[in-house]
Amino acid sequence: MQSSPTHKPTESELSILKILWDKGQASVREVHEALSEHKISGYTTTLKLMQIMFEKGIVSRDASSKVHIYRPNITKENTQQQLVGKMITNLFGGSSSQLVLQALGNHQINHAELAEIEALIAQLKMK
Amino acid sequence: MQSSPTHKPTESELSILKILWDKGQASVREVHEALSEHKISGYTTTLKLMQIMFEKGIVSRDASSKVHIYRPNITKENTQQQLVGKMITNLFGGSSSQLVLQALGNHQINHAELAEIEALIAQLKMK
DNA sequence: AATTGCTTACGAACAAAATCGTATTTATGC
DNA sequence: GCATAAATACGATTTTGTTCGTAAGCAATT
Repeated sequence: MQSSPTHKPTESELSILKILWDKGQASVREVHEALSEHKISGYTTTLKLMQIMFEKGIVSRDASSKVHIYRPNITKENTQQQLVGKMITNLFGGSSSQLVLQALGNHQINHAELAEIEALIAQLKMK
Repeated sequence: MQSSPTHKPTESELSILKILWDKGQASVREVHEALSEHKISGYTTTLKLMQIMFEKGIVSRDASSKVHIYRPNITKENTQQQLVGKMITNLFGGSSSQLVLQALGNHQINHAELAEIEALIAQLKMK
């Protein structure tokens, strides 16, 4: 287990990370464009946020050409794990099964997905 | 389905709500005491936070005696559902099964809990 | 080389949340 | 009724996050 030097990303940072995870890497312009589908704010706002994320070490960037290219420094999987863990601790009294039951009970899941989950459970039971 | 007039609680508000959910109701003093086990901050900070929560309508209070007694206005279940839903949307691309798989894979779950989850899945499959 | 159009840099304003200090209220025991 | 102890009320400050305006750099086109 590794210590996580990752500050918890803010909401805005998370939405930027999502785009970077999706694209692998991107310029501020690309991120801003993608962001604009859901949210309205100026270009320099996105720029500033990404600069701050760079200072925090959340992303790195290639500044060798005029248009800087940003890449995420933390993986989606790690972040998911971190945030899910926090939610389990904070909201479900440390019981991950409670979270699972809540997610299963209140949200749409199709049969194929249920089967996938069952398969994982079967595997876990063998240990 | 009910509309949720609930502002998303902040971190601090959530930690206070946890205590209120646990105790059912409590004075500022009791909440502060419980809070102090994990966090260090002054009594008036807790007081102020709870007053703000009251203004927001997150909690109600009985002010008939000197010591005001606070109660949560939103249920733990509703809040869990709301926050889990948000996490699914924001972090798992809307796929609740992805969240479930992540939770199952990375966190400790014993056999009894697994069985409970399996039972729910079986039930869901019948629909 | 000047104009244009994009880019980054950066300070500043704004907003929301958290923290605390001090004043005021209130119940209780003397 | 007064002092005391503990509670609330509330303004002020600090911190963190978000937003934007403006300046400055740079490359391509004229």
